[in-house]
Amino acid sequence: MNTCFALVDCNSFYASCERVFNPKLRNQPVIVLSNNDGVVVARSDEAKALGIKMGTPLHLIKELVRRNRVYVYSSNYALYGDMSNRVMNIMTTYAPEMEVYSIDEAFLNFSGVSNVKNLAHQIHQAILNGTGLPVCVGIGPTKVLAKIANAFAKKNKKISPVCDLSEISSRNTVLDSFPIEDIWGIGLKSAEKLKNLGIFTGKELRDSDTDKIENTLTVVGRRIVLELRGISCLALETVKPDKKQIISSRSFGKPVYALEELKESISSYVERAAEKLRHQSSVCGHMQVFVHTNRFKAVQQYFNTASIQIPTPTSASNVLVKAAFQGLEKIYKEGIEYKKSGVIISDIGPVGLVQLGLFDAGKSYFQDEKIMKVMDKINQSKGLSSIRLGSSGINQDWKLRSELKSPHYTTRWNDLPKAR
DNA sequence: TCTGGGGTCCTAGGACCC
DNA sequence: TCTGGGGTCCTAGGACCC
Repeated sequence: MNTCFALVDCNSFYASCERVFNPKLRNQPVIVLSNNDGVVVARSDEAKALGIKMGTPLHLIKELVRRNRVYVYSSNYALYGDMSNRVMNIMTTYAPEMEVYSIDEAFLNFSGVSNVKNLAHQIHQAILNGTGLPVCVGIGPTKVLAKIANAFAKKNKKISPVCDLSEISSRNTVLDSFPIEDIWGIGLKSAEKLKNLGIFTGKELRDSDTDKIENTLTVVGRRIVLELRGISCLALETVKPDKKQIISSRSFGKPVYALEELKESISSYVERAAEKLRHQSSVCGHMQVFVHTNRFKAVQQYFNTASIQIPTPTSASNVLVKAAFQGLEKIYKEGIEYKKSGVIISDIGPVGLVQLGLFDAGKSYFQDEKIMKVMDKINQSKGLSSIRLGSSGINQDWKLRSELKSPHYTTRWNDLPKAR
């Protein structure tokens, strides 16, 4: 049977989420900012039309924003995460196999479906009716082609939110005008290399010699060429594999100098990472702690990372915090203006395989485990970070800015929208 | 005042072993 | 006198994605 994938992707997801609960934003330019209210991470069509680019620092477009009355929001991940779940739930009712690819998009297995276009339109309508969010659907025999179809649908969504590239004839037209840098998996560097070879469009890449492309872009490039030809190399990943690495880091809302404040930040990041680790029933054997200065600021620069081996792999926050502090103390330098800190945990494995070290008091290991279970339970029912380690601090003055956040419409009773 | 955060995969090169 | 070569594992770094 021929493979067929559909890629369903929400349009301007974060901005659209804000719009669902705030009708005055309709047809208005809306942008959503990254953590710390730093750069633009989502834009409504109206904001795109004003020339606001992805990743632009807010302070560079202050005047443009004011002049055009652009609505500006801090990111509200509780809201977006919840809306994402709703969208995904609707999709599962239309396709037996789904890969949730990111917060706002999923691949569906359409192989064997008789009228793919019709089904795609149904999904589009169901999501719009069920959540108020607009989506576009791209269809193709491979994931790369489904991605391209989706991009094409987005560009022409006024005509139709669905683009079907199942037929080779339709592919020729679209690929001929499709720039290589917009192909999934081809980034800035790879595009540059391809252009040096005289390859500029999707069609030119598809018709290139695979060996030649592999020489320049490794096997990743070969796969893309094959996918463009309609030969499926990238399978649908229906079960989320366990994470192999968990990163938790943030920029500070104000300059930080003191070791004590860095410790608070690191402690709370470790808590967050450990929570994720426990959520997938894993333990970790390695951790990296890093700190660095603001590279855009004319201050003495300092970047450093400490690497810490965890003798008995664990997911206990208190144990990991202790280890992280040891690392932090090794790399901390006085008199530095720190901008960001973080932890990366790796060497992740299932909890059942832990070998207790010869000198481990097995007792404390199991005790920690019990305490963590209780903590997770409380945080789950009472809300994130209701209970946390004392080492994470109380005031957390270093915390990031988030001044323009919309209410938690769907996840907090007090923030429920009111109908008048 | 002011520039995000969290992931994956692939490769090259070093360490180590026999 | 002559000082190999192949395999594996690990890690850092690059590139990419949303």
